[in-house]
Amino acid sequence: MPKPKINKTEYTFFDDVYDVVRLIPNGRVTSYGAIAKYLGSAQSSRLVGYAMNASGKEMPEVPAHRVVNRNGLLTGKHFFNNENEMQRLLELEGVKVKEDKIADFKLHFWDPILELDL
DNA sequence: GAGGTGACTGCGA
DNA sequence: CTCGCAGCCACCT
Repeated sequence: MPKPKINKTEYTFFDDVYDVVRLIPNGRVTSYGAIAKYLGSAQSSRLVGYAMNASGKEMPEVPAHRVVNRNGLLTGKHFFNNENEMQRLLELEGVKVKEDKIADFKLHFWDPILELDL
């Protein structure tokens, strides 16, 4: 019997991360640091990655494959059901992946700070 | 309640 | 150029 788990803070950093990730347009990618900075915690980029760890059980599904590290490296591909799943999803959206890295990362980069213009 | 963890980042050697 | 180290903070055990 799953517990409600509502006793935790009504608002969490994770939820904010998921929200931003879900705003990433199709065929675009961003970095953990960009999201962290957008949330006002540029130094907490780790939390973003940590949040993605739990994104798999989040609903609706969070396009975690659109989030990579600052180098455009698919650091989280190992966390998907299949390693190739992350790359496949990206290529499916028109993002070319080379050696587990996003080709023309800058070109596909989506900065929430610029796009959402906080 | 305390301790450990991590899908990161930036800077120094 | 590559490699290593420290900071950072919410979540989990």
